[in-house]
Amino acid sequence: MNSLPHILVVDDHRQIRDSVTRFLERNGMRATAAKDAREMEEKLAKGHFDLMVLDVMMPGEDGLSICKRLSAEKRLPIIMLTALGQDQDRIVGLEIGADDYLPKPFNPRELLARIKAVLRRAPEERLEAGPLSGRILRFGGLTLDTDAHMLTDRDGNRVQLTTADFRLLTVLLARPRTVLSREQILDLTAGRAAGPLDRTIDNQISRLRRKIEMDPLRPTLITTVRSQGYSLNADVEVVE
Amino acid sequence: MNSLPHILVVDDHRQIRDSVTRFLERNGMRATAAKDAREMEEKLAKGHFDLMVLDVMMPGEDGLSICKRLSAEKRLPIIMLTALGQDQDRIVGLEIGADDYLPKPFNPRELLARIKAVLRRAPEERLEAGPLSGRILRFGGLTLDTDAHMLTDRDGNRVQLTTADFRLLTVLLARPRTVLSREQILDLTAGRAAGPLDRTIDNQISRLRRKIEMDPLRPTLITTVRSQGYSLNADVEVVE
DNA sequence: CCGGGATTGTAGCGCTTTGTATCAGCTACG
DNA sequence: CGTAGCTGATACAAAGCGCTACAATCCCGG
Repeated sequence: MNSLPHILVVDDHRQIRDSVTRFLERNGMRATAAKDAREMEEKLAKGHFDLMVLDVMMPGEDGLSICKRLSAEKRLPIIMLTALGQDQDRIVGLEIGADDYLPKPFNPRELLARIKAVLRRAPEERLEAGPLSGRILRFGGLTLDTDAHMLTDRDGNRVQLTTADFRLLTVLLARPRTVLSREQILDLTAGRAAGPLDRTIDNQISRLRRKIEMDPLRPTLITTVRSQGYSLNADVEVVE
Repeated sequence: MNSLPHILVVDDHRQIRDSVTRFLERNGMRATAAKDAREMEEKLAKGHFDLMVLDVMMPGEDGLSICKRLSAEKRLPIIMLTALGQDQDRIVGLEIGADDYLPKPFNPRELLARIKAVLRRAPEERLEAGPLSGRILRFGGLTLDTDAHMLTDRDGNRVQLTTADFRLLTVLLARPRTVLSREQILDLTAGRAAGPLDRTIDNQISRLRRKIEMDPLRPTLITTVRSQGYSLNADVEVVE
């Protein structure tokens, strides 16, 4: 994080929005407000945010729904606000993908402390789908043109990737040297959950290996971690 | 044998310790208990943990102090428990380096949800992403390519290691000339606790020796320390 | 709207890897 | 020497995974 952390505050109550953003700004953060889902999307599309504070009860698309949707695709930490102080609701908020939860009425200083806590454990910014697009990446001797979905191998041969190949590779490249479970990969590439006997990812990996491994029978780039998942074993360099 | 997240529960009340660990274990986690700071240090030194649940009010060194100390050096997510429900104390807990906070009395399900939320944010940094990854190591005349999981012996012969071989070897290489108990090794390689008649590690060692010892019948690299465990007898040099 | 090729999901076989049981040998210690 | 506790090795069964074949689906030009 080069500059101040940028927080997006989404709440339909003008007074809360304003007081929260002002409080955050007085305490070393940058804050932007949005009054509903539509405005939130607008701001999200325009700028970069490090964390979102989201009210559960809102007209239009409500907080829980937004949270579920966002935590599936984006990688933006979310803290939920709600008037419901019951355990049940708090649990739902967390299980749905929020990173933390704060019942109203809350002490602004506690919100600040929780924001800091979440930011502290937010992984350092990695290459994501966004920053990755339109770039040329080099890894393990191969070069990937993310615009053309085209791969160039060590000998300069060009390999055409299918969309599935490409998405899988992108997901792996965004998290080098990290073991990703099949469930995780399926979620990130296809956006769906795995069935009990789902071998889809095994298959995709197998197909991708045939295209990028020097010896597909003894893979080194994409290694299998038994009963855990797969991981990309290479350093990724952004060329352009 | 999925490697479950391992939680360390530190609380001086026996009843809370027991009920929490039991609850976590019934819900897909592995839990270990410690009754004070000393016992905590002991467990931390021996095994791998993904998260710690820490009581604030304890005799001896109290939770806040422990938390402050640990969050400075280690990178272990911490959730604090406390009987104080006041805002002030909650803030102190978070600002001091805890990743979350839960006032007693708490709903176990909420603790579980919060643990999951914190774990989701915490990138799993096990061996894969450890300091040894992406390196070439030399020890006792052998060379290990940690990317390819490939070993080259004195004569240049290449030996393919299975993932279990590799993880075991990595654990040993990270702590050369140190006696590791079977329990410790099992925790570090597979992330699980040993059963009473567990000979898994004996077996793994036996298999690994066949691949790396010059004379597997008279092992010199990996030596047995009777009724203690095993140790790697070589200097490890990072080549690249 | 249709047809054909490319791509992607599903099923299943068979190999490899790994955990458990068991036995036999070894060591320490009387 | 004899015994008890460890350890090493072998055998076996279960689980995980790679790969092939095939079915379903997508894509795109006509």
